Amino acid sequence: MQEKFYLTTAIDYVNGAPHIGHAYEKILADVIIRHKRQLIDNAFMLTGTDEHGIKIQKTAASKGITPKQLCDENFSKFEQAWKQLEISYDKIIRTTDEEHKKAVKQIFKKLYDNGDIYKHTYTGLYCSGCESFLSPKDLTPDGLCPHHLKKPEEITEENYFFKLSGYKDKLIEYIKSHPDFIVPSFRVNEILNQLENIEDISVSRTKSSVSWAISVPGDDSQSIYVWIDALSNYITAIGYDCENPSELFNKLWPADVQIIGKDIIKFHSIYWTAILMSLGLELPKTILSHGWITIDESKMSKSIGNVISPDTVLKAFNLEHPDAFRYYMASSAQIGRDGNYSDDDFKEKVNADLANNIGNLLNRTLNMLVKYFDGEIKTDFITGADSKMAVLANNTKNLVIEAFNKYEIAEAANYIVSFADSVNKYVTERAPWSLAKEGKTDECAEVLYDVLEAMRHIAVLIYPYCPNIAKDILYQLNQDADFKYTSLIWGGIKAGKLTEKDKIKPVFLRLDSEFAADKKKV
RNA sequence: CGCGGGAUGGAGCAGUCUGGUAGCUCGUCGGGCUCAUAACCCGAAGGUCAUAGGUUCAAAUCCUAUUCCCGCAACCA
Repeated sequence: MQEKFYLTTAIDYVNGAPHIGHAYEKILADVIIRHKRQLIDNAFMLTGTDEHGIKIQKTAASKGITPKQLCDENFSKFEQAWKQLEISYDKIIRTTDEEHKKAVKQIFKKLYDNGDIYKHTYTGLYCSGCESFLSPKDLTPDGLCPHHLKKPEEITEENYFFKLSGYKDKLIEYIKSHPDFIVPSFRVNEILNQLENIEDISVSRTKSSVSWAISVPGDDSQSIYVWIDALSNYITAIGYDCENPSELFNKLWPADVQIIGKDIIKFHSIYWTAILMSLGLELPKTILSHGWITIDESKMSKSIGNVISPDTVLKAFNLEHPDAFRYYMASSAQIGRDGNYSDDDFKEKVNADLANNIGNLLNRTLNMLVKYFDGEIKTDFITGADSKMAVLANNTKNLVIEAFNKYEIAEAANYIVSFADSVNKYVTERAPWSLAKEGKTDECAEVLYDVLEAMRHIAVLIYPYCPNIAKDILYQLNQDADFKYTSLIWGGIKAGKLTEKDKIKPVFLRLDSEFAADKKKV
């Protein structure tokens, strides 16, 4: 068994409020880390916010507040959203944290001392509207900036550059020899293509153009640009220090998986990887890139006005916990491909899987246990590990672990739901209500025990997606809230009083059901 | 000819590598059950597997051409 697991997410740019796309990534990350914690003790999840740069400087100025105030304001929105979604990160880093800034300077200096950062004067076409340099191929046929339709000026600026070109061959070699490095694999070719034409990247801006940034050590006229500032968070957050790294760093690095959006694969698989090589650090095992969430099949964008926040969804359906939303986000799209959000899909998916399939299964079984056995399990009800359900439960557990190892989060959820599906069929097949009527009490009891144990397994397996529902299932089964995989041994439910009529209630109500509607009125 | 992915019943997808009765989820319709959250179970309808050729005893699957969609190349999570 692995002894540690270190997961990172992209850090979010706090120029605005979190939306469903930010939430998607954090949910995927949280589902993975919760699963790992079921297996090992030392699983660590890092998330954070990216807080420097010209855009924040500008937005703050337009609001008449300081950049720091803007960051604080938006940071707390992200923090709040993650709390609402029950994202169980171990640490949230802000790039404005003092320790981070200090470590970034140190990293910059080390790269410089290694000879990988050099000063270079270059001349480019600068658009004052974009506040950035444009490449000639970006321009309109008339030579204008496509966004501002202004003629860019030719400007000469002196900046620091990182010698990315020097790592080209090593990067190609590494990517080719490590098939698990870039997931999904269909991105590998894209990256290799990009590497063919790789050039050195500028890693600083003049202080006069970007002041809201970390200064280049020993050169206050220059600000460290996003690459070294933001990407370094993955190591600074856990105490990286060039001379004397923390115990935590030594324990956790290299990262086991770094989860990012498909837009920033290049920066992680090329820029970040090269920086790590220069620092002489090990490389992350996997860079996992996910797709976008579209809304009703169209891209989320401010101009279309279809940007929705996770809070909107939770409120719209009057959800008391985030489980349904988490489940939908994590299970409806394959990682790497774009997913879609629509109210109808959401309702359909969670009703089918969480209410009809899993929730109802628990409900019908507990009711029978009360009706036929006064809610009590007797010793001779308990079935062995050779029972059909026990075997199926064990197979499902193995499939789920395998799927998670390949970061196939949606598939893992499917295995769990299919298991519940089989259990529902089993109930119909054995018809415990008929057995009870025919006086076949023992057989009836065994069937119910099989189903209840299956339910206990389902609770543990579904926990990473739906922690609240999982807890409720175990509660109604009168079991301790133990979600470790070590608890997945057949026979966990012992003899004794399990439940009574008043304790039984649906763990997840169908959305738009009469019940749910009643609840809304309260 | 820049590189790559895709086109499968109403919707979303698997199957294509290793040719051989076209499968899953949701929806629709019919039936069953009555323990349960209008739930659960069974069955049915619905597809010439983008188009046109080719290879083969046999093609969704292999080959060629064409059409359409998408990703990357470009600091959108």
